[in-house]
Amino acid sequence: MATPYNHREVEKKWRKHWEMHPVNVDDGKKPKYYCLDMFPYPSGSGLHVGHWRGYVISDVWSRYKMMNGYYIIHPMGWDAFGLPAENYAIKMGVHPSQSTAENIANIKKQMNEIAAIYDWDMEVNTTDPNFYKWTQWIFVKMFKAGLAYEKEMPINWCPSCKTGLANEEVVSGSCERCGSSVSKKNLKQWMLRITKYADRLLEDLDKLEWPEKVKKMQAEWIGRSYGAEIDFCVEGSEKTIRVYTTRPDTLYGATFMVLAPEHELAKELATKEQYEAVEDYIYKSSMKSSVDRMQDKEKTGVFTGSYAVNPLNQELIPIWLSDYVLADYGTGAIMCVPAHDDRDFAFATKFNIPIVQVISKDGKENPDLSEAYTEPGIMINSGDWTGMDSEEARNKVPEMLEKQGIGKKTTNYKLRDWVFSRQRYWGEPIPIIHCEHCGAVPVPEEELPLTLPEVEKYQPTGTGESPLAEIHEWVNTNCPQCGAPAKRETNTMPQWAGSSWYFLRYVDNKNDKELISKEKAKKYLPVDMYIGGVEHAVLHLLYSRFYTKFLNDIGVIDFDEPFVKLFNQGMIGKDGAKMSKSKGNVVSPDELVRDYGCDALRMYELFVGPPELDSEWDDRGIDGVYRFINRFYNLVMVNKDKLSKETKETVKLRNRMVYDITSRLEAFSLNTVVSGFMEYNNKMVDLAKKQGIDKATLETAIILLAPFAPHVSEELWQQLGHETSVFDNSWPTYDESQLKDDEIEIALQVNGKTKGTMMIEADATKEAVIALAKEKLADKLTGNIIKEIYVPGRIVNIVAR
RNA sequence: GCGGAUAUGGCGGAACUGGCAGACGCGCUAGACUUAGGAUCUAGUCCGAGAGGGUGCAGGUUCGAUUCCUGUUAUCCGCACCA
Repeated sequence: MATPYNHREVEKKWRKHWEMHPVNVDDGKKPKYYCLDMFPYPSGSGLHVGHWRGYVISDVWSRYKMMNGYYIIHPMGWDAFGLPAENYAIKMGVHPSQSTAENIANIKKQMNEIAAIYDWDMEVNTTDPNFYKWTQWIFVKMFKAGLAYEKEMPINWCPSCKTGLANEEVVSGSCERCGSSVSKKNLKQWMLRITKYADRLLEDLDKLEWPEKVKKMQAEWIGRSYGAEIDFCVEGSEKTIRVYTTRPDTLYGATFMVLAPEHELAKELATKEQYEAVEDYIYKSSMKSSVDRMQDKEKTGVFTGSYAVNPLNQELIPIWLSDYVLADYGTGAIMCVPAHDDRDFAFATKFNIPIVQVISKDGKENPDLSEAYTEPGIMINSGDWTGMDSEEARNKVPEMLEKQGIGKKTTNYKLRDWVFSRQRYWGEPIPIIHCEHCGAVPVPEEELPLTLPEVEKYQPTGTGESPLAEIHEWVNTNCPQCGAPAKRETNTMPQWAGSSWYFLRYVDNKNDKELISKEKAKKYLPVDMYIGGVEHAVLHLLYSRFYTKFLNDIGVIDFDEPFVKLFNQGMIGKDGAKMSKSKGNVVSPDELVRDYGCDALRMYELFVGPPELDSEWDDRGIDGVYRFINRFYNLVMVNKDKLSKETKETVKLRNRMVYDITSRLEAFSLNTVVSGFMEYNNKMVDLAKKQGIDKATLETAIILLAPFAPHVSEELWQQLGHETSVFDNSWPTYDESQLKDDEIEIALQVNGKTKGTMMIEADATKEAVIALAKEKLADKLTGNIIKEIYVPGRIVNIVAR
């Protein structure tokens, strides 16, 4: 018996060695492969085994690619500005710069325990002025390009975080961060015109090798729809109301109209009799929280007393107000066709408004319409269009309206411009100076970075102003354009500002002349594989695509999609819940590394389940991979001095092992790669006992294992007498002809029920196999044989009756 | 409400284009070695004594279904009046 594997000593030894002799080096000749992790925000609670999982997946993939001849860009950094970091600092009663630095130091230490091939020379930190100089520079460029603008409008306001939020940060009416119910607040805000990129952001999704789920979420978030705007005259008035509809074909069936309560004409349209009711309704809906407004499915509304004229048949239709119409989508007003829209149907039913059918499946009116008919069909009750296909009408109507000057074809999006300012301290200052004469003037590019001033009191004010507003010596400055006294913008950028482009900076993180040099951008980017959780499906991932497209437009980079491939790893939970400090179910990797070793934890992180699915953590399971590592270590150590020659069996086993491990790895089925190692280890142990094992087989196993368990692999490689690193090997290949056996076992079935097995020659003919099968099955066959089926290498099935 | 994912032993999970369901591991049982064992090794482990039955449930296609089709239930995720 050999001495048992001592993971502590061995891992320490190789950690030290790799520091002096890195395994991933750029020789200028190898092609690059950029494998990126979503960088963490430096949380105070450190990493748990769930974080580890993603980092292990990316490191295994990186090392595998490295052994396939690539130079790997595998950097790590810190998303250190923003609410979580600031809230943590407030809780701890320290300055965010201090807690951030401490947390980074702590997490970095934990990260080193993963033994990933991170290149710390590339490290970035979004709170470093040399980094956020470029975050601000991008903002200035966007301002100059007309993509950043100021606007006063009701925005999403989180009363607990005391700041405005982007639409993307509001989840079902609540703050994405803290879960508080979001209200509306009128604030002057900096906005980014992401809507200008809506079409490209939508259409370029096709280019990406991303999970369909994420692409779909982005497409739905952008929410493009085609339709028409149509003008309706108001009876007895000069006013017209413009509505947006995706179903202009149903115009003949419009029997009423609804405006959002916030519509600018809402009050004006109220007649004397209805005025009080209208005012009351408007007030009540303004008091409703966005959550209530979303959850109230029961339709409410009020009649204004006014009528609009249907432009096609000149019929008068009542104008109502209802909060099921959104003020900020389309024109804030809709024409309602109860016969062909579920919501209109519900409203009309409740308020006794006539329902006129204009489309039906068979061209006949449905005598008892119990729900809206929303499918295409044949036009009825529609004047000249009667009998026409509704899809055809849908296209033709807008053209006709356009000719008459009462409407036009339009496209609408659910995507809104990005509310970009935050009333908080811990963020990049927005580099704008407000001048009485010149308006908003950007800080000159050569004066960037505009550093965040040190302050004593950085807590949010809640007034809608940033804490920076209190620092008068910082706020008061001169206009860069005319020199007159002027004031700095005091809002800061959202957390997403730095993370929208950080991946560009890693490869040129010390460049003080450019965000990234042209050469390096060309050489190292874009990102080939991006690995992280699915929680950023529309936030970070949409913003990054937007930034990338903008930087492409202004010539900084020559590609317009940042991440070629995306992989979302599943979450690790414990006791049926997401790991969190408050639930007390956090499993720390630190003790596991100490007790079982880094290699064992790496492999167990993969072994818990398919990488793309959520998994439940069970501490006990790690014993399995720990035992495997010890057994494999023993196998090599026991046999290394008594190696035997290759045999038919070992050659077969070796080739199969390479084939199996490689194909599972390529399929990203990392959990089955680990079980594959265990299977082949068991087979090697058996074989070694029976007939001995050869050097090449052991070496191949060690090389295959290296990306997963780098320390023990490196150690065993050395134990077999090598002086170079195991990672200097290229990935093993296999010989196709060695994958097949001469003799194979097949299953025997009668009427589809398995009755046993038999051995046959691999190249036996169907006739021979069936003859043999009948012989074997003789006592089980009754009745007439109807059919004989032979699936080569699999089964024989005799159908008898 | 709409859309998507998932459902397999006591547990985590395998099963390629339909072809021996339960690989691999945890746990458990028995044994060996031990002063001892929560170390290690060996054997066993879907249910059932057996015929046989088994992949959430009910059907269907097929010689044959975890895999394909129809319906249905549960859990999770996303969207949520976008006209």
